Amino acid sequence: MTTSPVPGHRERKKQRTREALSWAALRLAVERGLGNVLVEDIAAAADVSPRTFNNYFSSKAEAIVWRHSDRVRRVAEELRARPPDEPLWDSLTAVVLATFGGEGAAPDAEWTAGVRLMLGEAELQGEFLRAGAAAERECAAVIAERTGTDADRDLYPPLVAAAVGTAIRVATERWLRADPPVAVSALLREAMGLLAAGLPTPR
Amino acid sequence: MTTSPVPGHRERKKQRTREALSWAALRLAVERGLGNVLVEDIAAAADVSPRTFNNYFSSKAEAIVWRHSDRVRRVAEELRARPPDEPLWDSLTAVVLATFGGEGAAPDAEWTAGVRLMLGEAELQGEFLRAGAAAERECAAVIAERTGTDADRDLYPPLVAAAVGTAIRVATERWLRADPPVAVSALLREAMGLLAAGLPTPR
DNA sequence: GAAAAAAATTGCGCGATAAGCAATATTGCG
DNA sequence: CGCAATATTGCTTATCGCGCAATTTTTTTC
Repeated sequence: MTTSPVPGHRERKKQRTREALSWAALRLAVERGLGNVLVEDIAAAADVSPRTFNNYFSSKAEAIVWRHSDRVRRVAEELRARPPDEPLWDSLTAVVLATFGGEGAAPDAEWTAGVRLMLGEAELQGEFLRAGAAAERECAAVIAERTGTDADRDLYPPLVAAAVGTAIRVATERWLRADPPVAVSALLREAMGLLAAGLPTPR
Repeated sequence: MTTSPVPGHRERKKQRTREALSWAALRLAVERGLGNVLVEDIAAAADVSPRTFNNYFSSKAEAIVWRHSDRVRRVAEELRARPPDEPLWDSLTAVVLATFGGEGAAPDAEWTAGVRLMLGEAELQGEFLRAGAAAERECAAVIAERTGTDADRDLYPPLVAAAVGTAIRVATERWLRADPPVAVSALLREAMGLLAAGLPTPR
């Protein structure tokens, strides 16, 4: 809790330029294609020097995926915020749906294209998956607390965290490919349900 | 079936240099640390020109992780080779144990250090995870065949494939951290069992 | 078995990147 | 207001990935 009470004016500014850089990186990559975007361009779009870009991100991929990283990073927090007496699987499903399950009326074409890009371009895939893996570690800790298990010694916490991450990923990929569009929330529910049921082989 | 009957002397040679490069890359990275290994060094160790390195691999990370990629790539094949009437989950467990479950008497310190490296260095993590994701796609196809589902339309095949990949990863990570060493096969069995049981919350 | 064809290796060079360092500008605090 | 902490920037360097064309090696064909 060393950085929570007041972000401070300075921190706010840093956060804003970070977001500007990440957003510019994603937008440009979607528009022109990843290969046609230079760090120079991203920096220019965010009104900072090229050198500054590398003060915030150590690679183009990291910048582009940052928004996603930021999103998944919060899953652990939201999980911690659920009522402690709620059954674990209910908490997990609720958090997953709240975080990734369809944003009401705005499917947000820009973001959709962004996710499609991250899953399509080889260089971004790795960074995308890393973001998930990092989030899993934090979730595992929360799950350990909730279930009275040990995140380091027991297999259960990291396995559940990883399985949930997997469900999100598979549902998202399927959603992007859905020819007659489907609600992502339905896919997420289905995936979570299958996991909780032990992935029984059909028929 | 255009490339199967006879690898051909040429293909064999290519495969050998590919392995030499990958092995050299991994060995050097383990010995000196990833940051202290130049493409030049790897090429020299494999007795080819630096330029040739990039004819085989498009990055250091790809070269280092290649052995792992190769290994997981075969999971789909081995799964296909199981008796078709065997229950799916039995097949999966058998294949996982056969491929990743302890190599008899040789824990192979070199390989262990390699995996530790891939999981530790940020640049390699992404490539490592990508390898798993690629393997999952192939496994999903086989699972679809086996269960009479559609790998594109149904959520089940990719979800099972991804979940198994997850089990392997979590078990492996846990195994590397095990202070009193544990048999990786035991961890794999436990992880697979938990998945098949629907990840029931303890107590 | 020698010449032609196909394919792989290599050298050269370019555009781009990520990071170290030191100077400068900005912001926060007393 | 002025000092101290921190962020931004320019410059420079080591490395990288790859396009291109020349050369060497392997395979095919006669």
